[in-house]
Formats: sequence, C-alpha cells, structure tokens
Amino acid sequence: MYTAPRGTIDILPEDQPYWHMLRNEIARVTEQFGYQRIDVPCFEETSLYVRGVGEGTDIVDKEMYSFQDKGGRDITLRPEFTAGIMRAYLEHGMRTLPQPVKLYTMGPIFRYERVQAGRYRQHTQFDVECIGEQDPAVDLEVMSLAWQLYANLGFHGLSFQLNSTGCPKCRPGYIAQLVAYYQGHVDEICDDCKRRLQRNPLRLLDCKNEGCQPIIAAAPHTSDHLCPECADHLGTLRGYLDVLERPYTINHRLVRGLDYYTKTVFEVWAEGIGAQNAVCGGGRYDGLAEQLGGQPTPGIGFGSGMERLVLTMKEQGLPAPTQPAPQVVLVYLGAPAKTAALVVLHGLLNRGIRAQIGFGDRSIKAQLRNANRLGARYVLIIGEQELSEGVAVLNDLSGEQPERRLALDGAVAALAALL
RNA sequence: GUGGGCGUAGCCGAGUGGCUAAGGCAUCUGGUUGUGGCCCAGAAGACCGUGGGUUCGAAUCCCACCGCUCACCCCA
Repeated sequence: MYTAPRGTIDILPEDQPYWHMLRNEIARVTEQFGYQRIDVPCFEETSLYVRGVGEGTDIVDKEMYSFQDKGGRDITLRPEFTAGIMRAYLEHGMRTLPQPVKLYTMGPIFRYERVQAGRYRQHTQFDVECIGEQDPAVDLEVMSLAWQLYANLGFHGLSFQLNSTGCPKCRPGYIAQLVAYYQGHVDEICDDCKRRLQRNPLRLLDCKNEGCQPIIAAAPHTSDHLCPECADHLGTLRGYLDVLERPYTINHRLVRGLDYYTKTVFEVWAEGIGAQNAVCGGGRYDGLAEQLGGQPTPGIGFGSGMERLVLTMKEQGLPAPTQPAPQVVLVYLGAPAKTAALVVLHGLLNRGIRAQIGFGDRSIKAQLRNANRLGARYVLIIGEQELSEGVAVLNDLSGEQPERRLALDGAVAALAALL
C-alpha cells in the first residue's frame, strides 16, 4: 500500500472548510490593503536560493530539495518565497512601477527537515512582500496586514514579537561584541552554543538550554548596538505601533537564520500547536536585491504557514462553514424512471439548484438513507407507478411538510419556486 | 543527524504465550419486489507493520528493519 511521502499530508474534504475560510480571509485582507497577487515557479535555479538565502544557513546547507534536470540544470524546489519574488521584480523591471510594489502569493514550500507537529517537508505559505520603499511606515503596513488577517479569522492569544538585527554597517560590530562576551563564558555554555559561537553567533541568543539562559539574559542586545539609521528606523516603527496601540513584545532574542534580513524582524506566535509555534515570520531585506545582482532595492515581507494557521483555528475552536447540503436528491426505481429522474436532475442543476442523484440502481431504501446522510432537505421520488401517471412524489425529509405529488413536466419549475 | 513514545480492518479499540483475534463507528444487504433518521437481523472487511529468532504453541517474549508520532536542531 502506498502512503503519502514523509512530511506530506493530504488535506481531506473534512478539513477543506478551514482552508476555504482561510483563503477567503486572505483574499479579503490583501484586497483591502491593495496587495496584488503574483505567482512564481515552484522551482528556480539553485544558485538563486544559495545567493538569496545565504550559504551557511540551515535552509541552504541541508534542507533544499535540489536536483539536476534532464538538461543538466541545477534546480531547487522553492524553500521560501522571497528570493523568487525578488527575482521576478528584477526580471520584469518592476522598479518602473509606482513604488512600493505590493505583492502577495500562496503555495507550496519544500524543505527537507525532520517532521514534527506543525512542521512538514511540503507546507503551504501565505506570503506578502512590499518592495521598493524603506519607510518604516511600510513595516507597519505589512505587520498590520498580518494583524488584520488574524483578527478577521477570530484568533486570540497571539503574541507579536519584534526586534531589529541591524544592517551590514552595524551588525558586524554587534556580532563582534556578542562573540567577545561569549568568549568570556565559554566553559558555562552548552555544546551547541560552542558550535554556534563559531558558525552563527546570532543564534546563540535563542538557545533553549537551561544552563545558557543566564548567559543570554546578560548578553548585549542587538537593539542597543544599532547604527543611527537602524536605531531611528526601529524607533519610528515602535512609535507608529504605540500610537495605533498594537500590542507587541520587543524580543532581543529574535534573530533570523536567513542572511538577507536587515533591520526589522518579527514573528507571530500561537499557543497550543506544539513546539512549532510561529505562525508568521518575516522582516526587512534591504540587501537582497543587490545580492541577486540587481540595483539596491529595499523590501519587507513575511511568510505565514497555512497548515499552522489551520491547526490554530482548530485549537481555538473557530467555526468553519461547511459545504452546504443538497437541496434535492432524486430517487428512482427502474430504468425508465431513472431516465426521467436524470432529466429532472439536470433541469434543477441548470436552474442553479443543488441537486444530486444516487447511482448504482440501489433500493429506494438505500437511496433515501443516502439522501438523509447527505443532509438533503427534499427527495423527489420517481417510481414505476409515478412515471406511468406522469408525477413525482416530493418528500420533505425534515418532516415539516407532508408528502405531495408534482406533475413531472412541471417538477423543475415547482421546485425552483419552492426553494 | 540525535533521542523518547507507538504500530491489531477505513476509523476507534479489547486482547500481554494456548480454542475459528472481542466490541464500537462507518460500509453493504434484509426486516412490504416503493419510503430515510431510531430499532432489529445479517454480510463483508485484519497475512495482528515487515523479516528473523525463542517455544510443542507468538498479536502477546527477544532482535533487526520499516513506518507513524513527539522533541532537539531549525523554521512557517
């Protein structure tokens, strides 16, 4: 027996109401904020991600689905959206459009990781990118869009985390200070942190090992070592957030594994979906366009994991409207009646009525049982005797109305009037 | 890559060495050769994850592998 590949899931009909609702709210909020849909390929040249996301990051070093196609090209299934969207922005000369260019997309993302609750090898992301403007008010807008979406969905208890990781001017100085600080505590930190100290010092800040916590607590804060430009950016953004009374937490330990992030970095956390509690992560990437060979172009965006959002919707008991039940189910007995029933069925469908019919020539009893199971309001029964009399029996399954007979050739019109 | 938990029908789940492997949900059939829900009767559905070992005898004990799951790492 085949099973879905590890790290992939089937989204069954019973879960689709949640997805439907989520997509509806996304369509609503993106339209409201004036973001336009873009769709980029599910795979790109491998080097786009290597240059965009950055060597030394976990994504590039060990999580990409990379392969050579039959033409010998190095290809990678997209492990994130931003690099591909920036590529499209540059390729199609979008700098000639009014700036900033406000884009969103949705689709599958692939990362070769060990699976756990809320983490998959193929997951679906809702992604927003605002490219071409460095104004902190853009940061506010992008964050607000996320806020608005989660509010529309009815989420509660979400926590918004904010930090700034500086820019190429001030980050190296901060990292040097952080490294110097940690070198004074080498014997007190865990083995993982000793490794981080060499490879990716920023990650020292989000170690969860208990012994490392006091060291982290006393470590220098990124936000205290920003250059004037970055400090001003963060200060202005915080001012906007405060005026709008957006609740958020400054999280000095919030850092990013991807190289292209500058200045603003933020996440949204949800409770109750396991250790993978980030439902949204993003930030500013003013250096990305240049890394991809384009003109310097600022940008900010976020990705939001839709499977995690659905998990959160379920966890919080949010109602999702289910697909409506059929209004009428046709029931027949015998081949001539079946033909007549099919004529009525398609007459109803042409009028936009949700009508269905049972297949396989089962007994009346079985057909009625099925109609009941489908939650149908009415059944229209055509048997041998009815057919010979040119009528059909309309039965209200809710029991509110007594059974009645309709002329077969007027049945469609009569039902259309009734419904 | 590392560690914990778990694998009995589509789903839930009893059974922890010994007759043809419980039960429930769901499915199908019947209870008036034409009326659903409730009820009753019946049917179908499992090589007990796979392979090996111990034993007179294994779903049950041992080993290996595979799969699922949770956590670390990292991220959405």
